[in-house]
Amino acid sequence: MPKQITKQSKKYDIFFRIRIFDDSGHFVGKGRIELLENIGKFGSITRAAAEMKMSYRQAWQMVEDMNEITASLLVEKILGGKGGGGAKLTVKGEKVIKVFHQIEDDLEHFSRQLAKKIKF
Amino acid sequence: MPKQITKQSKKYDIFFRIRIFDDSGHFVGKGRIELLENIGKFGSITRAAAEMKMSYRQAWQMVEDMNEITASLLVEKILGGKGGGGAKLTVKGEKVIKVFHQIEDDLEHFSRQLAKKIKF
DNA sequence: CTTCGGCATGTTTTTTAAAGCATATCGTAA
DNA sequence: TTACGATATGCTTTAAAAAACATGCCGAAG
Repeated sequence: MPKQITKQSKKYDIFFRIRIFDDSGHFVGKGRIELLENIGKFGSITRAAAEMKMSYRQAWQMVEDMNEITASLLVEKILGGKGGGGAKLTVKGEKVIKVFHQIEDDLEHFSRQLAKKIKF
Repeated sequence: MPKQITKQSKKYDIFFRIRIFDDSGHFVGKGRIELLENIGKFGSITRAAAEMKMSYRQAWQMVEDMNEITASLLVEKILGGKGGGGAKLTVKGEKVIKVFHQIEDDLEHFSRQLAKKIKF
């Protein structure tokens, strides 16, 4: 008995992008989380923005917005001082990053299962 | 004994947007599926586009792209004729719409569960 | 009490995506 | 065989988003 020949059907991938909103419209998404990570890494909004080829203005505005997503700040600003100042992630900031990635990963895993079964 | 008072933590929502890609970069997303639905509803790319306040040009280009996502067309064009022509969904087109919505719904359900547990 | 470099913020410029315009083509029903 | 309205497609214009620019502020360290 010949092996069952099943015409191999086309493969598809699911791409998704998530945003987590609070009830006032403030949110975090992939780009913003990346910004947070870079602020943590470089200790400065200016440098983080430069590194990501993003304008400082936009980066700063994103931080302003994100800082309201929880009761306490995600990013703490440091004004003045020898180096002119800087910015650093708070513990809450780190938490938000971790939770975001966890959710992204869970969804990624789930959507991968769904993608396998796509049959148009 | 007093009831345990748990400080009600802030609620968050997860919004997502998916796109289904084939290996050549052709894809369908929310907007394109909506366009397909309207083409099915109105029998014309022109009317579907107008209804969605989308330029005919863009709608037409989307259809061109989507028509290559499966071996057979999703939208069939009708040239000439009394009304000047039109367009109609193929069976495959209907299928793509159905599958897309199913996947969206599954992800929506899953992400809703995740959102419940968000605790920054 | 001056210096330094990042924060803060309004204003202008550039970029880029979408919309809009113009015109040719098509084929059936009248 | 002519008229009609939708498809087809290049070219121009507009509009929205991002970047760039300019300028003042801040405060610890030297």
